[in-house]
Amino acid sequence: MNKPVSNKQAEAIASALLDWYASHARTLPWRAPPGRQPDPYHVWLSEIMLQQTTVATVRRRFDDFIRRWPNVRALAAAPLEEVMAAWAGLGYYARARNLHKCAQVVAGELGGRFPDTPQALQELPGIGPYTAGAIAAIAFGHPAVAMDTNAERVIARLFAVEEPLPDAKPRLRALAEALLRPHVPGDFAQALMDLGAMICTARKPACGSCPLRASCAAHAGRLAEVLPRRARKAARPTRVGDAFFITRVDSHVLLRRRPARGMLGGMVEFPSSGWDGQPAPFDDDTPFGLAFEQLASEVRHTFTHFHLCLKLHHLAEPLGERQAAALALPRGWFWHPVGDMDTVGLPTLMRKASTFLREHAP
DNA sequence: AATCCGTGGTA
DNA sequence: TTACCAAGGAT
Repeated sequence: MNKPVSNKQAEAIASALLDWYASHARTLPWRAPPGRQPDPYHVWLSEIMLQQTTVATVRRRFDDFIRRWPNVRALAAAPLEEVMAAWAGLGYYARARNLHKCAQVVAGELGGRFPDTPQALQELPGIGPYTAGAIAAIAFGHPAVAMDTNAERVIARLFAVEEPLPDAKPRLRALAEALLRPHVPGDFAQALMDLGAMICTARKPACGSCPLRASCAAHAGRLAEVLPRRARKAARPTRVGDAFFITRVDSHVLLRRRPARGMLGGMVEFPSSGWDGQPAPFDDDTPFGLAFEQLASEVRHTFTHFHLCLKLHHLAEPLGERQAAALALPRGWFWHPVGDMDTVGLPTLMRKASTFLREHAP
């Protein structure tokens, strides 16, 4: 059990944190210059992208979205398929579907303006407790904490919270709320993130450079390296599946869009079996009854909760145009130029597979 | 409440 | 190679 935070202690910690932030804040594309309010659309888009995704990755992709869709109305007006393609490679594709849905709600029902309270924000698709707090605090100056893994790590160490995550979440949030300075909630939220990203890192924290080390219980107890504790994660099994390159003599390949829900939901793929290693539709009856040859190379890819070994198959002879036209393509299947695979917006697993297509395409 | 959902970097 | 980790949310 942790002692409650005194006002004096909270003030000392918060002021040290905010002082440090004033001179060490990271400059990021979605942040406003000092003294200016950021665009809520930029804050929202960046926060969705940053969910479980590194700043380095989002840095490379954020500007593309802003250039292409400069405001929430533009994004709402875009076809979902284009948004999914633009999101390709970022992972957690439900984020892209919810991003588009959220844009439509904001642009439509809300007149193009984002709500400014955590409660209202959390009603929107893809916005949970963290993101709601972050947008409310950063974009609107609403007194809310943004409890991401950075904030949780910093707070857990500061107060030497031994309870493992995720059970400790409510306790950590309460401690953060006790430190929150209501006059600068946006700075407070971003200061915790920047400290967690640059000083109070998950591995090898730089306690010697930390503005909070005088107040840090973990530092005093030499516990910084081992906190926060986490429940152990389950081991990842390996699954197998099959993917098929169905090519046409004029250098087109057959692709299809996956169902909206589930793994890689809504994304484009090469026609594939299921991935459970069980006899799938294509294992005993290949697509359209065509004869395939298996490639020597396999694609290995790791998802959140399993490894996948994808076996690749190709036609010995590409289909003639007349043959191809005779195929009854199910809904969502389409021919695509082999030379244009980069613009389809393939998820990474299929992008890896596509590198082997070149060797077997006409 | 426990599980599902991507990807890239790092030790 | 494996395991862990990163500005989490939905069901």
